[in-house]
Amino acid sequence: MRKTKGETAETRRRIVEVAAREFRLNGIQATGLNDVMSPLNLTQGGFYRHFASKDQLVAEACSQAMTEVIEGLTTASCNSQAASGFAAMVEAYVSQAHRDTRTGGCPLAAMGSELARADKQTRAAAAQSFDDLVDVLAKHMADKPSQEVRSSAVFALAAMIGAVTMSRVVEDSDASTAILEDVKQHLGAM
Amino acid sequence: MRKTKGETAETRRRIVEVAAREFRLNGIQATGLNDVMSPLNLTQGGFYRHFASKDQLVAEACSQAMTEVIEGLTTASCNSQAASGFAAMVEAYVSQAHRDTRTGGCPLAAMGSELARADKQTRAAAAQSFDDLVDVLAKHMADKPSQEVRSSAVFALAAMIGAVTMSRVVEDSDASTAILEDVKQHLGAM
DNA sequence: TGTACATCAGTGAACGCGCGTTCACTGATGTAC
DNA sequence: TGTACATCAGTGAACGCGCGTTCACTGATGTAC
Repeated sequence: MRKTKGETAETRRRIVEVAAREFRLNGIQATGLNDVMSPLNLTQGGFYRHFASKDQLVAEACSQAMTEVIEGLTTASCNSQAASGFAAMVEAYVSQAHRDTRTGGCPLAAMGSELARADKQTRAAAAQSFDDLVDVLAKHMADKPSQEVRSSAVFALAAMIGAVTMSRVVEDSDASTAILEDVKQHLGAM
Repeated sequence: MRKTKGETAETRRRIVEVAAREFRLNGIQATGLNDVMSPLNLTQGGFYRHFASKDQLVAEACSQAMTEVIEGLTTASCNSQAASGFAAMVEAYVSQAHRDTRTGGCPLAAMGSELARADKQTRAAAAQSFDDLVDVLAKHMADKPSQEVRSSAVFALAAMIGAVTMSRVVEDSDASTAILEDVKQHLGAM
């Protein structure tokens, strides 16, 4: 039954991929290891050939998802005709598309309150990703003193995360979209 | 074993009180009915004399907690020497005290991403509370056209919720406090 | 006001279920000679 | 290059545990007469 090194690496990659999707869709606690392994036609037992614990998977899946979010925003800022790279990123993040993509998007918005209770490694990974995302936003903002830019980027990101999280809580479609529009509009003025 | 009407009502009130505390501390999923009943020296079975399901308790505990948050902010704005009621509320919400009070504080920040996956009733209750809090913030803002005030209040609240949530994710105490300070500073200028 | 009876708050055990993790086992892969 | 053996990816069952919910039962409260 042993697999080649390449197959093993690929399996591990896929486990992280499915986990990143399921954790964002249903939350960390509500996602069991079987929910991650069975879509890959694997059994729970095999999980521990790749990871020491579920916590380790959570940390990796969160990091991986954040990397993809940052890549996606960078791409969005290049392909957009928005006033600035920052404005393009805000538009991409604070969007109905992001809100409605429950299997994808930003882990900080999809599972922020669960991450606040996660173990040390996961919280460290999430904090690092938060910082990385702040840096990317700051780099694409109009020129200001660098200290001020970073502070503005932290503020903007807090509003962006809050907006997407709350737009997902609010049932009514109009009210939900209004939250996104209000936040987008105010951040556009930065 | 039957209790008087008054005792029954008091028990019910206490269940909601403990639930509101535990849900905010450990999250909704991670809190079992026994975690709510045993601090009151009650057994799980008795729970269903007061509520039809755990979901119903979640909705009530969330509403109750939000009502207290709104009361607390209103009180804070009266007792503060801040420039405006709005500024006082921002200071009270985006604070280290709020961040560190894990058994209390705002449910939207403490369990926002879990509320996005909660049942219809809970999400409706959370959405209503979000709206109520927006209204309270808007009422205490400096004069602007009423449409603009509400939009600003939605933006501010998104940033406030995002700030407290992220400050709880970030492990490092300085970085965590910096998030709160950055957001407080930017909202102060509104 | 007193009595008979229905109600129901709370108990404690049980229901079926899924969780994260462990483990003996299988058999193909990787490696040392 | 060929062979013998160690490694280890994956299986499937089991571990102990806690979950939300149900239920028969107890006995004090509430109510109808």
